[in-house]
Amino acid sequence: MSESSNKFKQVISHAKEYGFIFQSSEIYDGLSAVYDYGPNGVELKNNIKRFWWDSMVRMNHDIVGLDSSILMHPKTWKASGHVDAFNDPLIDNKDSKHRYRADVLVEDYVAKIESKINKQVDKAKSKFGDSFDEKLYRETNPRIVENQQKIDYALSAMKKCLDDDDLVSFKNLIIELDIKDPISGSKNWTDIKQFNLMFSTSIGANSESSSEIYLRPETAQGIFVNFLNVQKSSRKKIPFGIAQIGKAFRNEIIARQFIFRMREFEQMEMQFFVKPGTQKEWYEKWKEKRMQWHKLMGFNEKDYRFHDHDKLAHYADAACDIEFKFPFGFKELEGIHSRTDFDLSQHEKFSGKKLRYFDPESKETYVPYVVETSIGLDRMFLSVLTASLHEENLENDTKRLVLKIPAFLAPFQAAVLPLVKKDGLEEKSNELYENLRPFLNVTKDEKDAIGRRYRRQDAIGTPVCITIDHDTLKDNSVTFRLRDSMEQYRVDLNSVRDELLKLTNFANFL
RNA sequence: GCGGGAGUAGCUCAGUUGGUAGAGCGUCAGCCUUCCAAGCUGAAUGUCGCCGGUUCGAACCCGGUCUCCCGCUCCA
Repeated sequence: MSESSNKFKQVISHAKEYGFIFQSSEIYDGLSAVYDYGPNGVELKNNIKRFWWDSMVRMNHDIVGLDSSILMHPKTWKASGHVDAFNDPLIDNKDSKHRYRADVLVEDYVAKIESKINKQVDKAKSKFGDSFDEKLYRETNPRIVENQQKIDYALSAMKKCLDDDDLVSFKNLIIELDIKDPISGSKNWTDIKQFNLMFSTSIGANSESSSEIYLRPETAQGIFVNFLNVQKSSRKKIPFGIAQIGKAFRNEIIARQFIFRMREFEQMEMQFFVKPGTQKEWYEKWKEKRMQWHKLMGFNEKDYRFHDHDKLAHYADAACDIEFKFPFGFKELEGIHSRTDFDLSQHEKFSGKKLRYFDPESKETYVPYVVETSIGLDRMFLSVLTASLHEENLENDTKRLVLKIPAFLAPFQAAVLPLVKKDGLEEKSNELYENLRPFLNVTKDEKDAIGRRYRRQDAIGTPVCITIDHDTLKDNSVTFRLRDSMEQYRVDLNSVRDELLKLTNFANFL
């Protein structure tokens, strides 16, 4: 068992034991790749959301918020390309146990024949020199004609299968074309299955009149279809952004690695609308800004890196990921994409409505370009948990499990603890607790020895413990005990709140 | 989806050739009153993942199934 895999297991069991994450429907054996957030988990998750929202919306005058619905008009997903792109015909080879996209197998078959033709053409070209008529050669050479016919047949037959949704004929085509598994060379194929990555449901109680709709596979489209509503009502001028936090759903074929890839997940994303031609500049700007944001949390900077995409999605002219070093390797945490005007143009096409902006400076009307930053909230949560969890060996030969979560993200900002449960210390402690509650998320604990209580708070990441002792009754001062350093110092009771805000308010970290 | 591993208390795990379940930690109640978890007393907690089969008898053997981890695969 590797060290990182142990670390991952430790994170998972810590998350359960201390009420951060539970498997969904656990008493029914759970539901695959769906998880629930427990009492401490929901606090941390809400704090992450607030941290993101405040840094994006509150602290940027040119970004406004939106909360669009999960259910959207079915045409949305035709326009966005999801209906086509999220439907893959998949086939397994029974001998090699490998799975392929059936359409890719046919495309590879076609590419192979094409390269054969091209080789032959190149050969002839070098043989005949300048007098060579490539077009004529291609049209008359019997071997090339035959191969070209094969290609045309394969592509048109596949298109018909896909258009008709006829997976049986599709499989027969693969057998007819004599396509072999590139690894094993085997022709022992399973039936083709259609995998739809989008969850569907229906609107209307009457099943006859109901129409099929999808749970959104991404939140972005809710922003695009509302572009003009938001722009006009908020009177924003380009460049400006729209931010949104919300759930999205993907029926992943395999969804694993704890909360890294879930079927129901939450995204925090911002679409920044810019003048065409300026997208590159904004893309670079957001790339840097977003990386800076991650570094605000104070974790190891080496655990973050950019991964620029070589292969771009059809809508993008630039794209990169911010990757985090999870226990199972560097993986995508956030994506920054320059989406061009693809989405808005598509929605113009499908809706028949203009989605344009009149630029008062240049007096031009245009479809804005979009730079997107999109972060997986659950992944972010996992990265915080992973980076925070430490097992320390103390001098007195004991171990300490501590979650070094940034103070502004911790489930509780402070715990109020009476040193002992008598002599009025508990009452004094409760008094402070009640005074702090309206301003900060604080907890209290009076059970067991003080050291044990410190460790309990360490395990859930509480950055400050405030201890009320006998001196408190005499001189009105308390002990601040810090989670990370275990350092202690006295603070006057009257300045406890200010002192706590200084230590835990996220504004102090910007 | 394939292959490998696993599933026993909240957590980590033990459980002999099949004879109706244990430990440590944690939790709870009380004592003690002590600034970094292991002081004392007591208590609760399990259809041994689930279903079926074999057997007089199954945590243990067999079959199925669910879930999790790893690898492959996939990944807007």
